[in-house]
Amino acid sequence: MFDTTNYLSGISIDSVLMSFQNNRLEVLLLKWKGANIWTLPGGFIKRDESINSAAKRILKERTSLDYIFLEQFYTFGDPDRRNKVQLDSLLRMIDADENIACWLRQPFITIGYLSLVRQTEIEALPDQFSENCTWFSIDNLPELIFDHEQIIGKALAQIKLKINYLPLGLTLLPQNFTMKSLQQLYETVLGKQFDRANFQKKMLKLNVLQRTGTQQSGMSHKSPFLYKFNKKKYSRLVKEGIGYI
Amino acid sequence: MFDTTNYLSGISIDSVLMSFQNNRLEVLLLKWKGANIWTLPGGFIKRDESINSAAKRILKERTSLDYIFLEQFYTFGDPDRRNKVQLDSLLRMIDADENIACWLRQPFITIGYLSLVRQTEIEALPDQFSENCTWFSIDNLPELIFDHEQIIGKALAQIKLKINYLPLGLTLLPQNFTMKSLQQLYETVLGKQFDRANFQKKMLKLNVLQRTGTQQSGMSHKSPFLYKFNKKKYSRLVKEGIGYI
DNA sequence: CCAAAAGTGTTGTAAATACACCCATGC
DNA sequence: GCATGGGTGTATTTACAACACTTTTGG
Repeated sequence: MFDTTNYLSGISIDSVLMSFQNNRLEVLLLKWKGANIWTLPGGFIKRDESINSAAKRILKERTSLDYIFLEQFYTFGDPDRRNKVQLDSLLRMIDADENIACWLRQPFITIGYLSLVRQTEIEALPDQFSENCTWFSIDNLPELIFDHEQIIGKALAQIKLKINYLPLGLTLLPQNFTMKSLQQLYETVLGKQFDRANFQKKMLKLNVLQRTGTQQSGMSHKSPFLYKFNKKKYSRLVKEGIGYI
Repeated sequence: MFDTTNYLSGISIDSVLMSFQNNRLEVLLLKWKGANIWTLPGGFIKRDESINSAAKRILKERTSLDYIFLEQFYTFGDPDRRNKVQLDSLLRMIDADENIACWLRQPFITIGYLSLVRQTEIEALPDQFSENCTWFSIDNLPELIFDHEQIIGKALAQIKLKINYLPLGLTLLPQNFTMKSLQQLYETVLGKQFDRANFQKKMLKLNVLQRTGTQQSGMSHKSPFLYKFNKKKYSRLVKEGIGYI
């Protein structure tokens, strides 16, 4: 059972797990027990852990992943970010113990974390408050609790802002990928098109990609090369800023 | 007197007030009463206000400034970010009421805010815990409490990261300034030199500067032009990213 | 006249862009 | 053969960096 005294009160963590599937950015959402409303995976901070390790722990509980890209991006602290009527009805749904309910009714600020992941590597599990979890395209989100839609929006803005300092390719694409899919990733994130030939030349010039073979597509055209990242070179590049897109 | 029940517990705000003086970046620090140790201006969040307005209010209490550049940049939540021995000795210095002392001894996370200001427009005031305040060059800081040096470091990193999205010139330089001082600002922040002629050409091409006359320098050389920003054009540019430095 | 620093111009190189061409594949 | 999409080459334009030249000012 959840013992509130082990945790910092008034502070939560919400994580935006972002993936790239079917040429779309998708986020993982949990369906609240008994209600047709969704939430970001989140949790609370133990008294003796840092917020960063709390975020890591929470994510591991949901995804079993140990080493993933995870980064704090913003703290949300509007006093009415959690609609009281909605909160009450949600607490009723889960039949919350009065002690816990009272604890949850305090004002809460939440620290937003961004995680970049591959769906294929994750078997996501619901938590104590939710009954299942699914990936949603970010431009087709269901009804979300509280300010969680705003949190996703801010996460997306952060990705665009830090795009030259994020290992998008390494975290979001499969190990082996085509140049086209890399291009589509950047086109989707930035919402603009690139010239195919020039994109390829830029990427190869960065000197972080290596060919691993060709994709047997069965399509009526030349089969494209597959690439993978040279991880060392790529992380060094990302640290200094790709500065190329 | 400070009534702890009005405030969220376990959460504070610390602001890095950054200015540009004598070709150096300087931050405002407050000297703790009776101790030779300094802190960032900070405060706590009232139960009914957002963290952003709390940051604004706290800054106004210190500087009397109403409209200034203020932006959240990171939340610090290491459980041992506040050294207990140091905290106790600091509480003794200010003769803290036992109620307040107890409240302050809880684990605290702090939300870091960055503010870009002109020293000339500010008459900074110490708060209830401090006896005076001064500007310090960021590469010559005094002893700081807790993790405040780390907070300043992160603020600086944030400035470098977002440099194309921050109105550095408008917030840090006097209304009328020379091209040289604008260049020195960017050189100081980024820690690298630019070619004088090329810098001037780039800046003028951005189409956000207008000449307002010349500086009567009394120096034995040509007197430089003075410039000011076209604020509308400049804010539009900053929003999209200057992308030019 | 000279030194110092500001303003402007020139030139060579590098990068970004647009687009053309060829290649492999399945029908 | 042809449509489709992948890979590569080229020409043009644009940007960048280095540096030279000119101007103003005080001594």
